[in-house]
Amino acid sequence: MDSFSVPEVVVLRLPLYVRALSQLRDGGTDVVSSQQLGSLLQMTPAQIRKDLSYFGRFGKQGRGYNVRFLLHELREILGLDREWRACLIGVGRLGHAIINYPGFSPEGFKIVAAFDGDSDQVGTSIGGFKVRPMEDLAEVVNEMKISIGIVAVPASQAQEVIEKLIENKVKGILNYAPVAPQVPMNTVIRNIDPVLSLQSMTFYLR
Amino acid sequence: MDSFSVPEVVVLRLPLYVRALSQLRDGGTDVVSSQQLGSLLQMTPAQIRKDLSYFGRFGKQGRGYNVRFLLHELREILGLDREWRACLIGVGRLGHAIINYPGFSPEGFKIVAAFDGDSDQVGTSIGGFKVRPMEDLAEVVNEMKISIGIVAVPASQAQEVIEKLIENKVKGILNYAPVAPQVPMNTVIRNIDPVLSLQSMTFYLR
DNA sequence: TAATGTGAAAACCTTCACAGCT
DNA sequence: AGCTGTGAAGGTTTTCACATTA
Repeated sequence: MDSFSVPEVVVLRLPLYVRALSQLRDGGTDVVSSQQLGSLLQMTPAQIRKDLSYFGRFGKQGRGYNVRFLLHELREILGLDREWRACLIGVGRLGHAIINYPGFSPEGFKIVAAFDGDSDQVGTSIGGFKVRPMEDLAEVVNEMKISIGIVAVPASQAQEVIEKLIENKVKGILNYAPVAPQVPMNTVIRNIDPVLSLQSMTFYLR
Repeated sequence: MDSFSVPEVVVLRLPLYVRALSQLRDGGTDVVSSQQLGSLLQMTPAQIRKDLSYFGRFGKQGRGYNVRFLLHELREILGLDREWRACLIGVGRLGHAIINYPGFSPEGFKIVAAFDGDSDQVGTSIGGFKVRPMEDLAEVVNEMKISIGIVAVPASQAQEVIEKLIENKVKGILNYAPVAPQVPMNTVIRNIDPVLSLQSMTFYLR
């Protein structure tokens, strides 16, 4: 059951299951049915069972899923059973918010370096480390084994920065700039763009 | 051609077209083909033409689409031809970043009020207006004709806050809290959750 | 009994391919 | 000649429904 046979939509949903299961575990629930998980996540039990079936058989008939076991399996499937190191590019207002966001680290995503193309920013301290010039990217990415780049530069510079990351073998990009970046197929990009979200929302509010 | 017959995936893509067309217009391009637009957005020309066909016939055969005209039509379809007023709930670090984010306003989304459940925050000033207590929500939403709520409270309080917004007839919610909120069907919710994005990314980076 | 896992069916979405218009 | 708009085909995703198992 390799990565390629699993629909991407399914992969996008796995983190939802991980989060719901974490909550259930923290709430002391030992066993959960696809029915219960479904009502928690507002989706059908059939979809949850089908999604999980791409990866194996994790439940017990007549009973449901052991919360801790399923959580562990899903975390492993997603590669969340290790630490992922990321660098931040762009330390403006948005960059500051990202580096101070307390949600990444407990989930195993550590921002370990920050860069900025603006020489005024370089050398200043942010979130515990010094902002470095873009010229240091190759060296730092390599030495610190950084596999994810978080892009928080203005739209006009985003494509260029993303290309630089890719040149340096960064395969995962979390892009906050309001652009549609061009990336090679072996790169995984996720865009965070609240304006796009609002703009599709208003269609239904009209 | 009413809202219900249009696939949701199509609606989610319209803002991408709007953004690309805005850029083309700003760059002085008058006419664009589905081919060109597709290569800009990394999608097939057929998909773009099909998407647009749900709403009308905007192009000229043999020629392409008039950039300004199509842009205008799409903005109208999405309801972007007017101003949308939003309130922010939660003025912690994340809330501050949101209120200071310069990307909303030029697109017609105005944050016109801020609330917080924490009495220490209430009365402080942020982004030009005073933070109000949650008790004022009903009154303010009504008086200021707020139709969108932006939720930036901790996960533990998100569901409660969202319910309060819905009680007050706020039909659109942009949720930054890492939860899967339960909302009635006539409410439109969009979740911004960078951790989920990263967690599905790592599946492909393993 | 109660819930999983899964083929098959149904629904949905994308791409093809070409008639038709400019 | 060139590109749109669109039925039809093809592909993907979701849901159904039930055999199976604890």
